[in-house]
Amino acid sequence: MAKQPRSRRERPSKPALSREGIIVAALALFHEEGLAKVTMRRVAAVLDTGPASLYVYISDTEDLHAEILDALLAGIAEPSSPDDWHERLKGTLRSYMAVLFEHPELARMAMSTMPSGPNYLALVETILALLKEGGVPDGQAAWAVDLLLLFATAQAAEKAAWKASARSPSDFSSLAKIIETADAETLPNIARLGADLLSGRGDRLGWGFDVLINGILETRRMETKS
Amino acid sequence: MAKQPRSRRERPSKPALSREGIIVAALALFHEEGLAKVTMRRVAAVLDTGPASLYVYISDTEDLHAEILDALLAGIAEPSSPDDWHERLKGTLRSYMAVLFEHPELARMAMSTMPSGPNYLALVETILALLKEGGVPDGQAAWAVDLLLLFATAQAAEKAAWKASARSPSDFSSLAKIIETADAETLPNIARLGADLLSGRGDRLGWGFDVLINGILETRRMETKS
DNA sequence: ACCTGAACACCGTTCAAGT
DNA sequence: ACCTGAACACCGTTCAAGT
Repeated sequence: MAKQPRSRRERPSKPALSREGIIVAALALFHEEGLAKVTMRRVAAVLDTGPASLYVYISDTEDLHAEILDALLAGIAEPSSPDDWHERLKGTLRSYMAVLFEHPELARMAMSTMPSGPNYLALVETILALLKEGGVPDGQAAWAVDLLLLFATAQAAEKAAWKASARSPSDFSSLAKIIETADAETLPNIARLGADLLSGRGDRLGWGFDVLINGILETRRMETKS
Repeated sequence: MAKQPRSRRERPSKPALSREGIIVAALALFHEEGLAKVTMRRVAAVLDTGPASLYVYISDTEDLHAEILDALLAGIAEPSSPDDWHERLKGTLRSYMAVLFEHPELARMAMSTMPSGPNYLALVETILALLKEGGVPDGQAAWAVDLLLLFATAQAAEKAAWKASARSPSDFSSLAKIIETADAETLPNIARLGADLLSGRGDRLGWGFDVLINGILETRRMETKS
């Protein structure tokens, strides 16, 4: 059982560490096992070193995760298809959401880690350009990007929860039961609307985008008189 | 060093476990040390037992956290002050957000744990009543509650991030730097708007609510022609 | 049925020491 | 400067065994 002094290059010379290398390893891990497994320890193990070594290049676990999101955002391009800027904007948002939808855990993360990677910035730029095309004044546009991206991200994070969670079926049906059983005395409006509160009949997401866009077009920035 | 057989009632008879008792203990821990410390192990320790014992009453760590949010939501009442339903709705949403703002970690949690506690339900009921008062058709109202609460929660979760995180100052200023340094060639719109993208000058939150409310009032549910 | 000790399988981050 | 082993201080959840 004497410990074999492992030959100096069991793997063809361990490549030097670098931020990029770490991110590549993290990305691979992410695609194979999901965000939950992208931990400092696991990434370090893949790179055949200890977790402490990563801290030279990565400040945080969050830092690592944010880098993964930005990498996935590379696929988003401005749709040039319809002439209507309104529809093109919705298309852009939907394609951003598609990424988050495919990887629900990232939506949660994006909710709390103000992204600032190059691909995210490109997305912001695209949206600003579309708003400008739609004649939205600059002051409003600046706030509107935020609102639109917040909505898209939050919507994805919400769906993410009840898709990924094992408790979801019971959660959802128990919620449905609560709503259907809602006491008409104390919760008349919930009782009246019933299942409609939960249903996604119709294009609920599209309606949400329309609400936002219509609202943005018609709400002056400084008119707050309250 | 013989182990003293501890007298049978060192504490005046350990109270029997119960879901309520566990939640009370969790709530105390939450107020003293924050959500991060509300773990199965810590709560069990407070109750002078092992973590395994809690699983008879609590299904999950998430279950525990959701219960904490609902407890905090007890304080939200419908404001009866202004006659304008529009303003009353904004007031209700702001008071919901105030809770999340005070306890930022909970906003993140609410993002991914579809709440269904009695106090949350009461909040939904209040909002539905206000929308009805405002003449919003039922079909739209059902979706609108969701949209409004999603926005409020997401907004709180977002602020939560850069308030709670130690990295926030560097994060924020680095983002600001990126935006100010934005290449006018590749990111013309970001470069043009600059600091306006980040600034909260003016009532940004209020503007968001107005956008939503205006949009809700003007966007028919089935008009999606795309 | 309820409760528990102990174990399984992990975490993030820091630090002193090496190269 | 960069890299590392080892340690510190934790986690959630399950399971076999007890009462």
